[in-house]
Amino acid sequence: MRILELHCDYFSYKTEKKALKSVADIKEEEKAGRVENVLVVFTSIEEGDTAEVAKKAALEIRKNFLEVKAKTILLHPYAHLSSKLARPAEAVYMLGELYLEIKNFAPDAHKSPFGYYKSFEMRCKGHPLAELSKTITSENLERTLEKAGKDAVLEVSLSKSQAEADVVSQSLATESKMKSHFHILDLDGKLHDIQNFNFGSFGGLAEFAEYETKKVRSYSEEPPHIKIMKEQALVDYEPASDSGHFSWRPKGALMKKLLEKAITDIVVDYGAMQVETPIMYDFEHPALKKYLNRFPARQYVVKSDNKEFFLRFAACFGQFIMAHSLTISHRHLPLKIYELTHYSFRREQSGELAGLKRLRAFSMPDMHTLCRDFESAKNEFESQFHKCRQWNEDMEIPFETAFRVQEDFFNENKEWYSKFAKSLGKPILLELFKERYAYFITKFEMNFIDNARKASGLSTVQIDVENSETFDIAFTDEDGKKKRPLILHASIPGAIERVIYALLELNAMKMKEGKTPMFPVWLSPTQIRIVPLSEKQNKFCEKLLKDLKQMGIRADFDDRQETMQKKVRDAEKEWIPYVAVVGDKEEASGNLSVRIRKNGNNAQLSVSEIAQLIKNESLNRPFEKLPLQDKLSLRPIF
RNA sequence: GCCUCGGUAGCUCAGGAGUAGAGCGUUUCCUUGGUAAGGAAAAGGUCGCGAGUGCGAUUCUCGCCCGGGGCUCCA
Repeated sequence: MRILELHCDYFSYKTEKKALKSVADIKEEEKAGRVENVLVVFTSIEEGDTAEVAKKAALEIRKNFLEVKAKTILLHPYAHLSSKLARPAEAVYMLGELYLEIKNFAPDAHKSPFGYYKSFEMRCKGHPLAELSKTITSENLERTLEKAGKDAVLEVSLSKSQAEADVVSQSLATESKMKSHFHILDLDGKLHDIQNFNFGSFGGLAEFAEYETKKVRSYSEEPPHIKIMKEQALVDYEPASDSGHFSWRPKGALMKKLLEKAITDIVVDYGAMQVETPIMYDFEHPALKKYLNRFPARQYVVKSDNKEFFLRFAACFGQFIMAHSLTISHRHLPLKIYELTHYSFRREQSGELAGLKRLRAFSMPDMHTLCRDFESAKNEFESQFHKCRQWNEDMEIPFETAFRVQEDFFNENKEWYSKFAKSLGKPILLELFKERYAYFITKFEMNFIDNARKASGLSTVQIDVENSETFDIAFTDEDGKKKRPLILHASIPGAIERVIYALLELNAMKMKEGKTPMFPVWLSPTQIRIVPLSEKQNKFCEKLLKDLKQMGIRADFDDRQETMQKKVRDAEKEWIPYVAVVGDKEEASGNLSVRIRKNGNNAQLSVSEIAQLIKNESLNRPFEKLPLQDKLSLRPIF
């Protein structure tokens, strides 16, 4: 990468015409610009430049930026600094990376369009540091870093710059926050300032509102679900992979599969077409390029021959491209397309990862609904809101709801919004933003609040007003004309891993309150464990095991050389909902002595009675076999 | 990504410039039991990885990797 930095009194530019056919069109307001007291960074991306190079370049730029005390930065793509330029797609990506890095310390930095001929006018300052040029490659990267480490003077100046940069970025962050306003929407549809609202019995909402607006953590502890996920041998970190990628043990994999099946059943019953689309996409695809600009998540990049692909962060692309190729009549609408993404990939900043709460690879049930008009979109949005609510209530996951809306849209639909709080029977957090900063005009999330009082979004539905245009998705209306549908993005449960995180955090809360932790019976890996009193009952127990399995129950048999007390204890530690102790009496009568976790009672039940009990508790829920040895003596320890 | 704290047996953790510690778990043997731990013995370690300073480093210094917390961000 080659950069030329000029500290200018002013710099103004105007795009003339495309230099490259493949570049996306840009908006009118992006075509020209003028900035004052600016560090202009002319940049050429060269073959072989990596994200590391961009980071290093950003460090250099930061140093100069703070030294010359410029007010802002303009990143100006400029091909003429190098004779071995990177391919355009690569350059766009690298410039994006560099821009993101620069934004970290200069939040209001600008960039001029890539791939256009631009005329420009400027006045460069005359001080000694006003003109600097640098070549940054992965070869000299290590050397420069090494030098930086040994050069104490440079270190001091860097840490000082860091402090200054932090002050700058903090104040700017506060400023950008001011662009949206938080309110409480009460049951009567009235808006309140958060400060003046009497939360009364709605303590969860108060916590959530504080989390969203103040960003101050009341206390900080390791999220308890991390300990539980290991203890219960559900899932664990995998240091051999990238951060945020987990290794699922049989029990965790089973729970995940059951949740996925459950939500897929719901969505398919709801009328969605289930599809499967690729996990990686071409950076150069014109529609995707546009979309990427509107969803600035960090991506994984995969190389194949000379092409670069990014790993999907949702199922949007595959479904939108599919929708583009469909012939759709207004009679087909609303049209739902659904995929469970295995996986969605987001290269989150390493510091943002936390147990199962936030991952770099996660599974998301992603549904898109094409709607004819706003009226239909609103109806669908409402109906999907209730699906989400139903799901969380069935899972017994408490949630706080946030709506985010563009101000004009809210003002036109006040009545409609007030219905949501009313139907929930509790007020909701409402964020109003002046300008649409993403593809959606409105959305809601249902947020779970964990033991550290931190919120994370589960269910979400958004109304997308942009992508049917971007992806050229159209339907034929009654009048025979092609029209653009509105698109709802919905994830009813949110990420599956996050659902498990919520379930584990909820159980941690139960334990804090001295209650017995447990999973719903339909999700419990072992639903019933058979514990013999002695080896004499082994044969009878094996028959029980076989019978229960045949009835569609996940049963296992503790045939280890341990005392019955020890086996009961181990079953309790595994949160197994039913434990049947079998001795001579049971063998003679055929009735089992069943320890019931839910209420701590013991009951005498026949095999078919206990099977029925388990079936009733799993009603309308999917079933999967136990993916483990059914005899504990044969089971390895995780 | 930045700041900060941590990484010692399969797990949870103690220790600390001079032969590496406990409990649980594992293996073997004894024990055949009525609803949350029966007994004994044995095995088990490159003290996260790599450099540096020491006669000597698991211990001190630096770098890297992995994890927790904070900032930022989200499904």
